[in-house]
Amino acid sequence: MLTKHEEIEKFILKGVTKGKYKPDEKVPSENQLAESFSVSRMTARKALDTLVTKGYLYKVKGKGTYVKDRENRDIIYLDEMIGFTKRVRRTGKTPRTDVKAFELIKPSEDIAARLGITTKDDVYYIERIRNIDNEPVILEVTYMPAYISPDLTIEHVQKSKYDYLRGKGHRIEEMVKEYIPVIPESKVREDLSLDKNMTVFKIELISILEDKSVFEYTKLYYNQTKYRFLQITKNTGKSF
Amino acid sequence: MLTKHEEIEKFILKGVTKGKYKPDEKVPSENQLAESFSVSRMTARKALDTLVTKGYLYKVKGKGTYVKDRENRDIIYLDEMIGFTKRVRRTGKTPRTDVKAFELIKPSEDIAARLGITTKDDVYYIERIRNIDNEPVILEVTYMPAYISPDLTIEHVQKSKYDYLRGKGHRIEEMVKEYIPVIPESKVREDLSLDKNMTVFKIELISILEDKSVFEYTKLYYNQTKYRFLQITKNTGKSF
DNA sequence: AACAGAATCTTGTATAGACAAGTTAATAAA
DNA sequence: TTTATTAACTTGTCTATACAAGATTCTGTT
Repeated sequence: MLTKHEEIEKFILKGVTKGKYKPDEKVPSENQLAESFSVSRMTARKALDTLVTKGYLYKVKGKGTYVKDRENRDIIYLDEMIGFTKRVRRTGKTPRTDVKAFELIKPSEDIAARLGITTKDDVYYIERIRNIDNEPVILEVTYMPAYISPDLTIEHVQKSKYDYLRGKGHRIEEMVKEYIPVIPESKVREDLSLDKNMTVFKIELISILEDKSVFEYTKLYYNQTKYRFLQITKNTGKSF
Repeated sequence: MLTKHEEIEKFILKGVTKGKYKPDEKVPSENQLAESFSVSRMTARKALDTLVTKGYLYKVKGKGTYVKDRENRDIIYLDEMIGFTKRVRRTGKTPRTDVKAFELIKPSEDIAARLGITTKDDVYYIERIRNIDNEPVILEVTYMPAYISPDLTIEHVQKSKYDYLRGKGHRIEEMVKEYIPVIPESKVREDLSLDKNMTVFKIELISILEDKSVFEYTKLYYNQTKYRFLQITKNTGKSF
């Protein structure tokens, strides 16, 4: 037995998947749903809110509730080590990087531990927003020990961190990534202009150099309605 | 400027992260919060519901709201091809597999397309719940073309699909996986005894044999409060 | 025709209450 | 003492209302 808001949720979801409501088109307003289902506005609202959380709808205050465009998502291959710019260009779209922060700070205990340094060492704090066709899709928050990159400038960061690293004669030996679905805090939400309670795909990574020192600790927030994350594993004979 | 329910959310979250409320302990009830913050119960409730969605709390009807134990999560390495049973045993815990469904069905168009067969071909439909120490942690839904595995029995499925496959002289050549954070439908939620609106980590995979035929299409739902998903990438010299 | 203001939509937040249903603890009856 | 009942507490669903604030449309004035 479904509750009333589940009933409405099912109705709207059906309309979205069956194509009755098309991407970036409006679904019925909260008041319209309340009337046609003979429920209070709050009950209709709960149904829509759930579908926003699930990533099917988005709301615009004063305007209405719209269907999220889940088609045309770009694909990210987890094993492919390719930079953002190159990957976007490959799809024929236009990439842009906005550097939102570039500062020298003292790290917190947590950050220092991850970087293998002390809280008295200097750390670059870098925030970048990656855009595709002027739309923000990835927020990147990076901590880099300053002793490895003493002459790092904002110009380097506007381009590629890894190009800079190569220029210094360094080489990343290993990357450890963790994949975490999270509901982001308001800062992330604003930077990626996401709806409240929308799940994002967070990747936390640590890059390690040849001498086992940590080059960076980076948190990446992907707008998951813009991306699909694939992994192709070939059988090397070890298992299965 | 935070709203009232955000204020309460912040208060509780602080209590959880600072250790004021410990794993599997109760946080204040909705009515208690409503009174101490001078808000209505619904506002206090909204704060708790958000923290349930974010994976910090869980609710038990009639009892209360509790702190979710996020420590002691097992680690899954994305590149490691190891079976569930072996992986659990390695941690000293006890694995168990419950076969919830084992049927011969005709596939839907979508499933048939993924398996590279027609809707008239027979398909095994298999549902398994993987338990660690009697706690359900993974739900697995598998579709397998019957022509590849004509003599498959429930006994095979209670053990390992891949052992069976090896016994038939077959070999999985390639696996294509997609990683998707989703808020699960009620069936998944019940099987994994998850809270409403809790995000789960879904993995959709297709296993391909040497002759390019599709051996299986499987959907895996991981209780993400029980797992961490890591990937370690060594630099092979191709990129970075 | 152009502009300003009002009316009317929309979503966002919050209230105060009601009843259902599951759990626990206190109470009364055997 | 044991058992059965009741009361009190919890979360779950839902109502009807109010006001705020953003977006749009209509309307009357200039």
